[in-house]
Amino acid sequence: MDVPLAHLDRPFDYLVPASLDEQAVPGTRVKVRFAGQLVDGWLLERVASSDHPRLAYLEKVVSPEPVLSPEVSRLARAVADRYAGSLADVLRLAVPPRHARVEKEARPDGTEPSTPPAPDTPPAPSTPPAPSTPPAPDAPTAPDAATAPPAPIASTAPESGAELPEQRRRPAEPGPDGWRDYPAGPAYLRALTDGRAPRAVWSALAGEDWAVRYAEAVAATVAGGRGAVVVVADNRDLDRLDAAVGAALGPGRHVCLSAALGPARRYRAFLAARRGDVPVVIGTRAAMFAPVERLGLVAIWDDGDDLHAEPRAPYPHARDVLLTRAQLTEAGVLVGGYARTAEAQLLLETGWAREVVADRATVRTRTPAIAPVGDDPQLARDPGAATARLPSLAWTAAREALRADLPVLVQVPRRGYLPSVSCAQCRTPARCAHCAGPLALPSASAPPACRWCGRVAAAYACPECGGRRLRAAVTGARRTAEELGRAFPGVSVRTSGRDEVLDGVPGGAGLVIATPGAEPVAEGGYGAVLLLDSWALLTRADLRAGEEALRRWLAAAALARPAGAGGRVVVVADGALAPVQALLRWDAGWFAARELAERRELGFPPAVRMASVTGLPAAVADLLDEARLPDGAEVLGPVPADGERERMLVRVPRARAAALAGALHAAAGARSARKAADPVRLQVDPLDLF
DNA sequence: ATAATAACGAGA
DNA sequence: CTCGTTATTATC
Repeated sequence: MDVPLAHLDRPFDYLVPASLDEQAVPGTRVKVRFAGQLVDGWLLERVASSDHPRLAYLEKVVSPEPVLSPEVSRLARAVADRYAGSLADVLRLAVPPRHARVEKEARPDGTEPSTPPAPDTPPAPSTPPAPSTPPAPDAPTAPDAATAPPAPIASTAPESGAELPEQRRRPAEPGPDGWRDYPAGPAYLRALTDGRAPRAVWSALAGEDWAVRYAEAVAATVAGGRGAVVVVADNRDLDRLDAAVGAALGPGRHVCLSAALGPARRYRAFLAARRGDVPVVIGTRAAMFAPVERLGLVAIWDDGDDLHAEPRAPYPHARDVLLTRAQLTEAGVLVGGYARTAEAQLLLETGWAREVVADRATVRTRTPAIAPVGDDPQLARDPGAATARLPSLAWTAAREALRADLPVLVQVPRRGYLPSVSCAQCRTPARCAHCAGPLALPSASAPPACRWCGRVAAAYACPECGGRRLRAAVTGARRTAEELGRAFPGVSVRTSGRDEVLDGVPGGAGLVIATPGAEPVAEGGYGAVLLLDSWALLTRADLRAGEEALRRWLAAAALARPAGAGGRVVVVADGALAPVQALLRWDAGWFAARELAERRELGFPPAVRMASVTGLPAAVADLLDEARLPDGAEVLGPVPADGERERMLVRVPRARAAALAGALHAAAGARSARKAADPVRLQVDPLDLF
């Protein structure tokens, strides 16, 4: 039933009139009389009988096209359960709006769905009614995978680290060469082709052509007679993947699916997948629910990008939807990036997925020379440099690269990050002693207060160094571009940012100023990459500040030439900080393990499951009052949200995650049943916790 | 929204 | 105790 009310989030049974018997197949959109009015609905299943005493008849089958596949139907229910949401909400995300003209377009085999003239007998009560599947409660979702059997990547004999690059390039066995840089890679592809369900967390080498590697994994899956779904963060990544997959599979074997296509093209791509015309769907998060037959691989690139989080209720994250999907369909998994999220690390540490990484020797040959330079304004500035923003080492690296006729990339963070509060002396982020939430300064004079539980930390002392003074970081970044242009007169300067994103730049000398995520690829690689104003990234009031900083640095640094070919990276940040250390060593796994350990200690996701409840104070209190929260649930807050609204956080151990979502959804149902006026927003695993 | 059903209260 | 009226709640 396509109604937003939480207490109606269950199947309803209807009789199918004989006249609709042919068309009324599972997966079709239907219209039914409900509470006196016509509402849209989904035909989930046809069964022979119903417990309900007095059934109404199906009013209409909107279209005979069974747009909702059984697999996606089950997936949507599992996602709704995981995120304390309604099936209808998930289906709105999973099935694009119908486009009648596109639906009528000739199908490849020329068959138009026809409705044979059904004998219009008055529908007898014995006509098969259509009760739908009872919801399967607490289906284990992938990340809660304590119960999931590990599906090991086929065993690999680690290949000799002494192999020379020349030997590695030679295809000693069938399969794409690129994966041979990762000892477990070839076996992983083989498992995909063999119809198994290998699950990999992949850490890409610097300079790696990730799109081609993904295309190879997709091709390996297709070679074994199965399909694949690949999700990337934005359309720039999608274009790149599109080209690579097209080259690997040949024409007409895949479609792109993204919201940017517009309704008609989006529905056309969706139908091509649903009808089985293509085995592969790639796209942005709109593609995470794409119906693909005999799914053999779900893949996501750069799962730390916040674009993977769906902004519409129930706010599912593409990574978690895909992992749930893999779990339900026994498909293989590829979670890859230059960086690694704590969530991906958890998959490894629970044994749910296996690591695909290069050995250290290979990492060293591929990585540019990376050096930190302190960002203390008093130190490390070159008084002679044309810009005060550019430490001398960075300036030197840029100048030398330009002199060698190589392009230089400068990454500057966007402005607008909420600064959090850190120790003025040692810069350790200030945390609440009670719940470890972030401290903030409500005003210049007021004492710091926790953004989660609201407690005031009157006499704050830094646990690291005992310092009592706090500082907030504010960085203006845009000016850097102009300053750099002046610093290197005569050199072409391009910018790539929110308004205009460059895909690539030529190989010669030139300056490219880019915001994170908009860095163009340079032909042959950059001679130097400068990562500026890291302070703004690292002091963001965000649980993931360190992870996010490293993710952006690695993405930019990956575009530099290897050290052996003159590639250099200068990061303006304290070399002792963990994200900086991870960058210097090109070791995303080390950082992710550290990050996950820290979150375990502090009780942060993904080590625990969190949910937020947002709304007017009375409504939030009402919902939490109604909810039968599982044992061990910890309620934090309230903290002010926007306007009159406030936000509470509920924290439970991962083992209680399903119970928490169930309790919150049930409470929302109880409220909607009694027509509680003020809405509350439920978010499970919200990306921003502060 | 609206129809059922439960709850309630006044008058016989 | 019954009937008529009004809250409540489920909606196939």
